[in-house]
Amino acid sequence: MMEYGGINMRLPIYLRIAEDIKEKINKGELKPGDAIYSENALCRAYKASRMTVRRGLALLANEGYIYSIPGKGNFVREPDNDTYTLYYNEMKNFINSVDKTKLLEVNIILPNYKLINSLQITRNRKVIVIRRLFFTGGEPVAYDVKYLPYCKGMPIVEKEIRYATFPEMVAKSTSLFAIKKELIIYTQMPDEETKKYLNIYNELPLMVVEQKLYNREGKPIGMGITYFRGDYCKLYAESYFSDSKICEKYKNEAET
Amino acid sequence: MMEYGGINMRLPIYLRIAEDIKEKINKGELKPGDAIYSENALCRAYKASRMTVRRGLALLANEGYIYSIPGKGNFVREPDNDTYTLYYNEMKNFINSVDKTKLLEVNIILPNYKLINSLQITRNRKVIVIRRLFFTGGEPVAYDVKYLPYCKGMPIVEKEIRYATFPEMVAKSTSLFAIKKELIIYTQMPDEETKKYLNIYNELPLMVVEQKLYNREGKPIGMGITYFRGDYCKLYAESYFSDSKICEKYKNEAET
DNA sequence: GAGTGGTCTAGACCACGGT
DNA sequence: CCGTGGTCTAGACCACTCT
Repeated sequence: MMEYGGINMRLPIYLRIAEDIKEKINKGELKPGDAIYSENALCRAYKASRMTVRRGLALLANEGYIYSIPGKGNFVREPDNDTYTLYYNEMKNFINSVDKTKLLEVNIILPNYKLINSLQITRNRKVIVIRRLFFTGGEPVAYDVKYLPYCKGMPIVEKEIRYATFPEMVAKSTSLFAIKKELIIYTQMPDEETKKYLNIYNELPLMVVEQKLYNREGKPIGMGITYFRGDYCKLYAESYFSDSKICEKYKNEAET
Repeated sequence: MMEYGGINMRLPIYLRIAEDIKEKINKGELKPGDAIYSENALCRAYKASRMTVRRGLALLANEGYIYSIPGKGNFVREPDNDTYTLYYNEMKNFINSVDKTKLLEVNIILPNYKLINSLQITRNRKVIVIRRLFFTGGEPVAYDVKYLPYCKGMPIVEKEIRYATFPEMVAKSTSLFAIKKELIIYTQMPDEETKKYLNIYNELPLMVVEQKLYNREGKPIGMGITYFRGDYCKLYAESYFSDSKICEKYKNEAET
């Protein structure tokens, strides 16, 4: 029984082109650096217009499979092995969700030297400090500190702060789309204060996540550190397959 | 001095359309859930053909700014706040690069119960074990164990293994494009054996990274655990801006 | 039925690369 | 020079939604 007329029949031409080439790359028939058939050649091969062919190639380019050099052709790209998609939310990780928080402090302070540097502000610019404890099932699981350069309309109302993640805190003053975020993740032993907050009596390490937020112009608009009890924090990341989601719709149709 | 005729003049129409809408979203003029002008309306507004307008919208869709519902329109998407791009390479992290490795063991074994489960193999399928130490400036910084279901052509030659990262190890049997990778990141205290390997005499936690590799069909083709000395491992992640790289070319031209 | 997005065509002109 | 990719047009037909 031939596959012909099965899945690929009702697949739009541009997807068919993209899938065919992708398969050749995945199978190793096309290797990094190799040239793809020219767009005109693909037009003839698939009896398609050039716009349709280019749409298929654009898909592959977006997914990182190929790149193009004007005047020369399309080529298979070297795969990026070191890039993953990490899912991080200070309230919710791979093994744990925060169900209660406790506000330790909300304050407006003048920044110390480290903060001035880190937030790139002047020494008389006021800063909001928010210190919280996160709980799961009654147990403290993380100690969290955030610093935000004070602007009018900033959240200093307790209700607004309690369950807000960092991006949510700044959402009132900037569109979330316009925010650039950075994470630095490391581990260390807790100091005495943190041990007390997190009920740590034995040798238990911390997972530390530093988060920095920048606006569209690259100016820092907030920084925070979350100290997780090591036994309550697992992070999950995966290599991204931006691809093939589009095709599922058609595959499902074909299966029925 | 007006900006008119500056940057945007030589910008391709589809990019101009995309940038204009993106700016409206970033400024908050368009909020998540809001409808964009219809494609035909944009055609009239920009005196452009529909294919050109759709190309601009496709850009925004790829960058996660908008989505479309056939028969209804294009809408601003809710931004994804919990997704980051993580850069991970067992030999090279934010603060440290491995400059020497030591092979502790290369062996072919029969899997124990945990491996059978984790690699989804039968009990008589042989498995390659590779145990290594990573060094920086003469100091041991990580203890690394990998398991690969044995296939013909697998790397059991010492030279091939010494400096290979996990993806590189399986690259001979599968195209790197076709590999799906998963990471689980957590922290724990070292056991006695690991302490010895990593020269740990005081209270120093480990950063542990479990890595699993899958082929295109979802079958596991390898798993590994890397135990980093906590003081030699920082991971870095950032929110992705898939956007605006395309525009830089034009911006640079405009500046000169 | 009018409007929307999804797919596709058959041309066009341009800048660029290699001969 | 010819072939390549990059941009763009002015149409077309379809499936869908809403009224």
